[in-house]
Amino acid sequence: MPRAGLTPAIVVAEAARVADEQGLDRLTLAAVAQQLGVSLPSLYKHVRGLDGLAQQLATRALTELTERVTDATVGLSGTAAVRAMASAYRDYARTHPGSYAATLRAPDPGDPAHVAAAERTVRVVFAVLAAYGLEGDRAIDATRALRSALHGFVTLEAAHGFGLPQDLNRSYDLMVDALDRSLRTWPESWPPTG
Amino acid sequence: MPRAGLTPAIVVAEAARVADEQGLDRLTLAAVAQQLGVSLPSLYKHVRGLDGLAQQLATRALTELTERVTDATVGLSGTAAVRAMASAYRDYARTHPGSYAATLRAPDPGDPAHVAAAERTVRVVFAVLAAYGLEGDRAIDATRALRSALHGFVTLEAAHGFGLPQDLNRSYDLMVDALDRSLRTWPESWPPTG
DNA sequence: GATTCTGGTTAATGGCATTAGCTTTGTGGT
DNA sequence: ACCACAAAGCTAATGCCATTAACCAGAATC
Repeated sequence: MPRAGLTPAIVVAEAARVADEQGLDRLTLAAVAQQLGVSLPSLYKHVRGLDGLAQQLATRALTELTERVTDATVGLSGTAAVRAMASAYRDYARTHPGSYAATLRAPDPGDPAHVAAAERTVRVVFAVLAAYGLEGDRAIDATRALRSALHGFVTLEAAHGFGLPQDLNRSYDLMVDALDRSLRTWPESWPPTG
Repeated sequence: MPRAGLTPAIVVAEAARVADEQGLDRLTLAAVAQQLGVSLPSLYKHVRGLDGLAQQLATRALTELTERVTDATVGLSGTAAVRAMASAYRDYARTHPGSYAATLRAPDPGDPAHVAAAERTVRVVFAVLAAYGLEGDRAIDATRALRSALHGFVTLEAAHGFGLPQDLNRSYDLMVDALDRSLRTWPESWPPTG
């Protein structure tokens, strides 16, 4: 019996392929094992069951997404940075729908790599927001709004949740434009004092 | 053997309970059957398998959500209407997380009730946007932005996706405020003509 | 070269979904 | 009232998937 030479990374990479091609809900140990030409229980030598696999996929995907966003925004600031970030974000979600969906999983405090990736993500967004003069709690609020909008759009797009046939690119551009305007007019304090 | 007196509506209602209490991913025919005190295959007399059940749950949930939003915004316009809508939306998602998640499923064109619910939803949002002078394609773009932001926020909240401990209510209020500002300054045409 | 660890195997168990086929209960027509 | 039939339940059978246990071969280490 020849060895297959698997590693956790290889298994997770294959899981990403399966999830991206068939959807995260169709990610199954059986499918991954078959793709790797190995029996299903063999995967347990590298991964803690289906749940552990999903967890590691989340880490991998978040790392990848953050990388793309970071690369896209480097050297930019303000409107250009927000546009580039939004574009990279949506692009990743569209090209890696399963991985992106895996990202949603709350970071496992026991997985340092996942926590690190999450922190890196926050750092990038904060860097972009700094150009708008947003810091501290204001930056946190703004980050949440920004992330909500981007995440909501790409999720709905992936789920074919936008019924009408109008151009989605245009809608996305307009939303990003609206976010930019919002950030420029972000309140100094809340609730408004006057 | 006494009859259980089930109907599709009863089965779907029980499915909503299960999904809301345990999460949509844990919605299972076995759980529903057990709750109803009936054998699993009996459900097939009322529902087209797990997939059909999820489909009907989607319809039910979307109808319910639209109802809440409609009731909340009736008689209001502009900022007040947007705030009320956002509040009702988030409230539904928080109190019925499983049902809300089911809502994501793309409307089945073969299910008139689902299509009707989706249309009603659009109508409500359009009515709110009309107060901002948004109509036609501009209303479609704005609806998508609005929906993306609300959906993204409540989804991330439900998934515990916001890592930091800062007040989520405040962040939501600020986001809704930002949406309101965006709608007031929505461009007349796109791309901007300089 | 013997030992030991590791990455693979097959076998067994259990949950869930689905289909088929049977039985009982209501109900409607006569 | 009675008979027939449709509808609503049931059990049994099948199959997929996840998980665990027990086993075996190959690689590395001493």
